[in-house]
Amino acid sequence: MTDGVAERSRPRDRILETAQDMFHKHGIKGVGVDAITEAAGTNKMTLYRHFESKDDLVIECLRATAAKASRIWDEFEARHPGDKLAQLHAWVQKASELLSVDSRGCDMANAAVELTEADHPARRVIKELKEAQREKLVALCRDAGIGQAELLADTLSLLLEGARVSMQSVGAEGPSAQFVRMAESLIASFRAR
Amino acid sequence: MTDGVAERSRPRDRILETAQDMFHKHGIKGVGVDAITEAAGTNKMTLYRHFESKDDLVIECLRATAAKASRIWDEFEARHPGDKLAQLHAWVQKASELLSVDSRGCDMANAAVELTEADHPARRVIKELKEAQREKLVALCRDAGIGQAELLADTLSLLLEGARVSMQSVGAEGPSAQFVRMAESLIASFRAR
DNA sequence: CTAGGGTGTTACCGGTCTGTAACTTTTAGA
DNA sequence: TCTAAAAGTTACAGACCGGTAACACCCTAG
Repeated sequence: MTDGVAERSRPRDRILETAQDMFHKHGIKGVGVDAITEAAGTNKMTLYRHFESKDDLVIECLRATAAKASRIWDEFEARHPGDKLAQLHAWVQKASELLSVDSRGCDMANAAVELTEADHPARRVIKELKEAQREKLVALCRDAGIGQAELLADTLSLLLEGARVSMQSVGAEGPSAQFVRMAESLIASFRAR
Repeated sequence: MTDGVAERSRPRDRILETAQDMFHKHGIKGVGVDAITEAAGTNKMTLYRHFESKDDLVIECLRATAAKASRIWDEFEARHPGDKLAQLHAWVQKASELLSVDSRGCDMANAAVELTEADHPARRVIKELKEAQREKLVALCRDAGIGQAELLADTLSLLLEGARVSMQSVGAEGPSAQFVRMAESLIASFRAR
């Protein structure tokens, strides 16, 4: 029973990719290391040779997810070089695609919900990564010539965060279905000020 | 080691109240039935005489939480009888209080994040309760004389949902700090249309 | 006073979890 | 080809989990 993920790469990469996928689908506490290694076509000992602990694996998964997200921002720049406003619209578009394709929301937000201990090692990583994303969106809004860039960026952030969690409780036909309309009219109204 | 919750009520009530509190603070998968019954000053057998299973207890907790939230809506009506617009502002005010007092977000949304199995018995309850809350907010917006009541209600919903989950990943100084400003200017702009 | 329901106590079941030890097999590089 | 590192295998420890059985207790309604 070979698994679909990463047919023949190195065990560490397979584990990381499989863990990302399974944590995303079933939650962190909803999947054990045995299940991960089996799905990755390897075994528990190999996992613990590459990662100090399950928490360490979780952190590496979050970093990998953030790195993927970061690559999407590079796409925006590549597709609309210099045109920051077009990149902002691309961000909205990409966000809506995310909402229509996947219903399990943001891995970092979900992890923050699951890992309730205040001193959990993953929490500071989550905060760092989320703050970095915020900075990016603020910069994009500012460079797009919007006056209250921070406020627009934060509003868009909350809308998307809300949409991604709302999907998980009421589904895609709920409030999140209006995300694009909300975001675009927000941008328009901020530009008009 | 007596617990602070509900000194001497009936065991079922103590369990329900304690479970609500502990599920809220530590998550559903983060607390076991033994810990709940011990904190409630009773034992596991008594819990299972009143609740079919842990899942059943979770569902009852969610219903109880929703009932508490429902009582807040009665307060709005009592404090601003007939004045739906004032009640809408009161909703914003109450939401911001929630954000400043508690950093663990919405129990239903958190449960939806934690309970990933598509057929988990709690999921349909979560959906029902969330949809009922949505209906209430839509009705409030409509009765307050706002044209696109559904869109405003959904936007406010997503903003609050986003703020409550954002607090859990980046804290109260993040985007959620601007919630009131966002909500109020949204209401203003919808009223101006 | 007595009967019975609600409650408390203890022990247990089978399962799952993270993490490790000891050993064998495979793989890749010089 | 030889060697050394990486990976696989098996077994296990120790803890926790949800849930149940059997039995003792207490408190109140009749």
